[in-house]
Amino acid sequence: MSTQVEILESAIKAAIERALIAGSLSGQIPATIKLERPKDRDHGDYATSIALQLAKPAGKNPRDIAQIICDQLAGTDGISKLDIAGPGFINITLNRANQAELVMTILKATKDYGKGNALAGVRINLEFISANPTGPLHLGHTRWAAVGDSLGRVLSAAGAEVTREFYINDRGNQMDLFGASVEAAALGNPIPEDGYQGAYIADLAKEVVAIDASITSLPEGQRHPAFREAAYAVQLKDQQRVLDIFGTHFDVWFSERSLHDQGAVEHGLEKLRKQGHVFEEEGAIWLRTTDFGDDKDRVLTKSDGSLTYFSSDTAYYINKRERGFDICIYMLGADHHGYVGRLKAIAACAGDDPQYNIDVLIGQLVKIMEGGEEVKLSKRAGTIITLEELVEKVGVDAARYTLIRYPVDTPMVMDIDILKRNTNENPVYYVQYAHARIAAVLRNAAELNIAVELNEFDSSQLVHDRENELLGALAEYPRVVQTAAQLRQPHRIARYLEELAGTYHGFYADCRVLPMGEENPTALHTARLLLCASTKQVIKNGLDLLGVSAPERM
RNA sequence: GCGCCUGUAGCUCAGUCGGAUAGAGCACCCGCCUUCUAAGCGGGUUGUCGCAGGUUCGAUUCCUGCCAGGCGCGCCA
Repeated sequence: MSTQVEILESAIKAAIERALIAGSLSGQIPATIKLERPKDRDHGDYATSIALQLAKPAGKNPRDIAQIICDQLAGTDGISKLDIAGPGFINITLNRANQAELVMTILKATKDYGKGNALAGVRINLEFISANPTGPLHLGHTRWAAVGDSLGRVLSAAGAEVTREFYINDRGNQMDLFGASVEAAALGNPIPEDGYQGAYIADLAKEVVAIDASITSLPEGQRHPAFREAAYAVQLKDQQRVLDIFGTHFDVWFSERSLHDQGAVEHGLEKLRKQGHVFEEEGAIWLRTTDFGDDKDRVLTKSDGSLTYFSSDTAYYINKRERGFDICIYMLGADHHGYVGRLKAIAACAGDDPQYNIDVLIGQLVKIMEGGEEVKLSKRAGTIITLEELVEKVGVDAARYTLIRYPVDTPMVMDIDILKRNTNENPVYYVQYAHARIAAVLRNAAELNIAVELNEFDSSQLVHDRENELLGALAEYPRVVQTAAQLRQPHRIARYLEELAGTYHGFYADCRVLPMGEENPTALHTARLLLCASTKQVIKNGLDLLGVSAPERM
């Protein structure tokens, strides 16, 4: 189904084409027509600067070109007025009854309104969080837990086939250190110097012993790996439990070990060799990532024969591609931004297009404020804030919404005190309130036995400026979803919802929806109720993309 | 030294492919509940878009240099 904007765009293209054929215009039909919603309502429902862009190649005055286009566009179904303004902007005013048909479109599509096919058929592997299973998820993981999950929903809405994947770093000596720390805690020994110091280690130790008390009496050689594996299992389960509470779900939990067990590392190395980017030097095996813009070459196999973490990365990437994913998205913290170059180089070394097949998103760090002070995060001092604690303090909705509301490339500050408040400083409530408010109106309508039937909808009733404004905002939604998917920016959904909620509140203040007192219900009441219902649907759809609830009452 | 990100109102921040008078919330002031949720609405006040050049009909947006802040540059994982 075409959106209003798409219809307008093709109408303008057709108008330009007619002008070209008629000879009144020279040049080519532009690939896209940029249509924007003017800030100033006097500038119509949509505006385009296409005439300004065509002026130069055509060698004509932009206003003249605008006039030529308008002449061709005049009489197009649904357009009620065309104006040429300023240097050559074309301001388009739409027929109001036509616009009101959108209510039908939304209420028929329900949860599918906003979905598109911009990424149809594209298989995407979305990897995020990927924490070590050596401790609880903390603030550094929360941003991606929210944004990554939301991005997955947004990409799906744009038609992509998305697999969310959590890569478990369960290999390497940090696992041994972790096991040794838990073991020491269980046996009442001091934690090793370079071990894990957090208070959670003692809790893990208790849990491990509670599961199987005999573990402490194993001979030393068996005890060590037994503690490591038992603690790993408990900690991983805990991470999964917390993510479940947070509403973040993964399709695949991918263990780094399994990569090695299935020989994927050797396989990856073989593939890279065939591509001709592997070489040996000083007894080590290297990947010549500098061929593709990395600042230095990377070691795959150390001179002592052991594998680097980088070798797992290459094997993992190749494994993902062989599982059939077209695009591998990585979501990393700012402290890993140095990895972008080498990850892109891996793709290039494997013979892929680093511009398309791999997409590395970098999220800046989250600062946290409480009691007017920045909470410094230190593992040693034990002042890490876990995802679970954050949720306990402010709730899932407020936490998720706040984390998603900002683009990830800006550092953000979370003020716990503000998030606890049920005020407008907390925009999630502003949006949710609009939803609950509509729900109340619809409940009242049901009590009054007023028809909220689609076939009773009379689009010609909705002519008020506020109604028109609301319809315009609702029409924008599919475009917002598509842009958010293409730019990998779910925050656009949140910002849009705030605008939509504001537009609704304005409508609500000026347009009475239900009959007053003894007044009989009219076609206008029905039309407005259906407009309310469609707004409610769009808010719900948008909040779903954020993983935030849409309450019926507040 | 090299690289990535950031710099927009008093505060927290929006602002795809360059477009009309640069926006929102908070804070501050003034109005609005005798009928649908006031967690709301309306009005007022607030700017060298870090600085300097360049590209052009037009730059907060693109390019170059500089300044400031954050982060990173292992045969660690």
